[in-house]
Formats: sequence, C-alpha cells, structure tokens
Amino acid sequence: MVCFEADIDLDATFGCGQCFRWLRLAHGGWSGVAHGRELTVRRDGPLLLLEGAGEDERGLWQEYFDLGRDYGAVRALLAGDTVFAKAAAFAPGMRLLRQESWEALCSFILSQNNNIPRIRGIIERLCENFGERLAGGGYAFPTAHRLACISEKELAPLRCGFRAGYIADAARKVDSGEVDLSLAARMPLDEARALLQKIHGVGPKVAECTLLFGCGRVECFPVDVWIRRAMACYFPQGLPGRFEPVGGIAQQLLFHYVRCCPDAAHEEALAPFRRTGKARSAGLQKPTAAKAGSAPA
DNA sequence: AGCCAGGACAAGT
DNA sequence: ACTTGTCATGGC
Repeated sequence: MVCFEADIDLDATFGCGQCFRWLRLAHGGWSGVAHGRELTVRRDGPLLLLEGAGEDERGLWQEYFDLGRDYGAVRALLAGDTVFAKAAAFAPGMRLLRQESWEALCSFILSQNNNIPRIRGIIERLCENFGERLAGGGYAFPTAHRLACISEKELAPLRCGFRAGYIADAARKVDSGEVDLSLAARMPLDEARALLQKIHGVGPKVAECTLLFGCGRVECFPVDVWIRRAMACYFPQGLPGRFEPVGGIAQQLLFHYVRCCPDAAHEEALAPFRRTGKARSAGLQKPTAAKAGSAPA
C-alpha cells in the first residue's frame, strides 16, 4: 500500500477519456493495470491510496499520477479565461496521467474513427490475447516486441478492423528501434511528431495524443472532432497563447467539459453530438417525412 | 435500422 | 494545398 496526500479526482481523471484500462468499482475506487502492475486506487479524505503497490514503487506512481505538477498554478492560469474557468470547475481534480508511451501509441491508433466503449473492448482483448498474465488475474499491456513477432492475421480476435495493420506496423517500427519512443519524449516537438508519423496509421492527432499522454509533453494539443467543435464555438481564433505551455491540460479539460457538461454557452452547437441524453434525438430529428402508403414497422 | 465514432490514407481536384 | 470516399466493426 502506497499513500500520497494528493488533490485528485479519480472519476474525472480515469473517466475523462485519456485512458482506457481503468475500471470503476462499486465502492468508488478504481482498478487497473499500469506498468505491468495491478492496482486498486481509492481516495480517503485528502489521501490517495494505492492498494497493491509496494513502497519501492513510490516514485513510479508519483510520476504516473503526475503528482509532481502544481495543478493549482495551472488552474489559476486557466481561471483567467471564462471558458477554461468553467471547464476547470467542472472537473476540479482532473489530472493528466503519464501513461506508458507504447500503450498510449497503441491506444490512440485504435481510437481513430472509433468510440470509447469499443476502444476499451479492443484494448482489453489485446491485453488478454498477447499481454503477460498477472497474479491477480489481469494482464499487462503487450510489449511491442511480442506484437512484432506475430502475424497481422493473428490480431483478428481483436476485431479492430482496418487498424490491425496500423498496430502491426507500429509494433515493427518500435521493436526495431526505427521509432524510439523514449527519444520522442526528449526530441524537439516537431521532430517527435514527424518521427511518430512514420508509422502507417499515425497522423497528426494520434501523434499528438501519444506525445501528450505517453511522453509527458504537456504542451501538446490534440485536435479531434470534439475539440474542433469546441474551438469553433469558443476559440475561433485558436488557443490563446498564454495557455500553450499547458495546452494538453487545457485540451483535456475542454474535451471533458464539452462532452459531459451541458452548458447553455455550447449546448446548441454541441448537444446534438452527445451520445447520452435525449438532446441527441431531439437535435437530429429528421423532418419525419411520412410517405403515404409506406408502412413504418 | 441506421448513424457515427478522441482519424488516416489515397486519390482525386 | 484542400476535398472526398473509404476503411472494419459495433455502440447507441
């Protein structure tokens, strides 16, 4: 058991869409696998409790949960803007997780033209089929080497569709050293982007997600359909320059906010795209052209 | 039932 | 440089 004093909201942190392998437990805790270790996490007052972690792993988890960063300062900066102030207030304890780079790369390759529940399922099958079995019944995320050693056809049980070839190419290039992810964490950003995009199936958005969530590059700002909509609605001129150094945090707060928080300021523009809620059917209602004679089931 | 999903690619203008 | 169709699968 490892214990930190930390201001972190687990529901927001694990549930905001940045990670795919954490599961919420009935009592409010979360369980998952990271760095090849099974972990159950829960809050107790001001404390963050990591069950299943050894004291010798303290530094590892401190980094994973980004506990060294002064989120108070980040939030103070963002509070100067009306929109980000609301987004930050919606998820007061959300933190970026510093995930493993290879896992982040695979996860966001699989995320393209896909929805979050199905992404989770594909990653679960990926780990069950090719990850190391752990003592508690879970599975580690498979290594690039393991995936480089199998044929693309063997990825069929994942049912990840056209993305199988992308995973295969990523595994090959990472395993061979052609794409060095530890290097991508240190290189100049534009070089790191170009390096990742050498992988077939990695474009600007997946590269940006890999750098942000997997390489600790907090200035990265992935633009997906939701962020595109949100930016068009709130920041048609682009992200204000003073937020760029923490663009990744701003991005994740905004992503979570516009997807999950109904707000009059963006409701009309964004509600039609939300999966949950009746706003969708109301917003996309077709002009009910009931043709005479046709018998609707 | 049918639309669309935390995009990228290839082939068109 | 920008636009468009296509990709495989399944949540909702």
